Amino acid sequence: MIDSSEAAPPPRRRRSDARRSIDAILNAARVVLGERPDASMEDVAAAAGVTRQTVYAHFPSRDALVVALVEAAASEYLAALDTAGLDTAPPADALARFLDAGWQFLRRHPLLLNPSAPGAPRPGRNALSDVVPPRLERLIRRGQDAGDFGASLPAAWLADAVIGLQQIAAAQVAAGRVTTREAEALCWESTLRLCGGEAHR
Amino acid sequence: MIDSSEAAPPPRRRRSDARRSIDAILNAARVVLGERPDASMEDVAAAAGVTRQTVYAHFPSRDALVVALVEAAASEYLAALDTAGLDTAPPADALARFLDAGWQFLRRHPLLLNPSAPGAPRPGRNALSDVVPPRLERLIRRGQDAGDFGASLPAAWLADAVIGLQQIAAAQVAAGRVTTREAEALCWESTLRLCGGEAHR
DNA sequence: AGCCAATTCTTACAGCATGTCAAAAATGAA
DNA sequence: TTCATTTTTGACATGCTGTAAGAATTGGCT
Repeated sequence: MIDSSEAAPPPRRRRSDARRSIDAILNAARVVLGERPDASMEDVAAAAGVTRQTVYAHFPSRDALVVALVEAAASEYLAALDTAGLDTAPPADALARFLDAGWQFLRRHPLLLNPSAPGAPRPGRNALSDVVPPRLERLIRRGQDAGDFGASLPAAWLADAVIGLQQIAAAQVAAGRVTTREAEALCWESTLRLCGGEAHR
Repeated sequence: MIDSSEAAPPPRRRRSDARRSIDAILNAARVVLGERPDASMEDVAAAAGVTRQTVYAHFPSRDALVVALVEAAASEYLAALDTAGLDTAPPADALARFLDAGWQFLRRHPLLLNPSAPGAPRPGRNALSDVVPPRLERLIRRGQDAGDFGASLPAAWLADAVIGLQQIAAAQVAAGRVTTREAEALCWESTLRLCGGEAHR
């Protein structure tokens, strides 16, 4: 029985200019859609130094482009998380490293904070929500088992809550209500409270 | 010097059928855009039993319609909060009532959980974010002054965090990961932890 | 260098949603 | 009944998405 649902097509060998175009398009989409989520395909193509049809040659639809963008972002995110050693550091440290990776990620991918207009990832399923929360969940569960975090709340919920809290904090920065530094501090303190780590002192 | 920026135009007397149309349109927009935020003006008009041009007769643009929708929602929200007696009940009770009002509001206005596609309120400024958080902030500040809540985090941040947390919990329900009942419990417990209310026992 | 296939560009087209306009038809209020 | 308001009908311009075909360019390979 073959996997008929989402079989990964054999990644055919592309020519160098094609790879260059794809890179330029994804990068332009990251920047342009990050600033203006309702930008047109023409805008993205222009920013990539390419024609609109070239974009369609690699991404069959606008949605497909955004999906690819989110998948690329998820890959970067995962790579950063892999480097952070979340499974070996003490839970509280690992939590701090997770948040650090998140801040860097959000600075590079403001698109995910701009859920307006066409060009935003569907909230339901995307590469990010499939792959990032489980990492944090595992980390939190480890902390709960070790007694560093409280265990009265399910780790899965805490993971989503912490990630959401960081996005809220980032939105506060984007709205100019607090500085980046303040947002990081508020987010960290709040996360500790949520997870029940070292209540005071 | 007259207020030239956002002077409220004198609400002229409309005919009964006009008021009926406006109501039908806003209601249809609430339902249709709540289910499918990318629905067309035609769809909204049809659901309201009205022609597309009639919609434009009352709302000059799609954005204007959404803004009016959010403003109407904010009015309802505020009315519910006014009825809840947030300023007189004990802080913890008042906090619970605030969240209750939020759950009812989110059930009636799922649009605000669907920040995708055109038809979502701009994250920056809308009637909701202007008027709801201050209410919660005042309530939290009162709880901090009374010693019911911890005071190490600013009330303004806690207010936004609590509201955001409830939206995250609602999104979990919409995603089918938890039931409504579970989400409410998780949100309440997390909110208490965030605000530092009765840590345990 | 020269060939070939892949890639890009140009031009063109169809479809759909938004927004605007004008005139006819219907309707509420007096 | 009369009259202004409102709704409807039909039409139009615009912008973005997505598709298509042929010409021009370019990278890889011998």
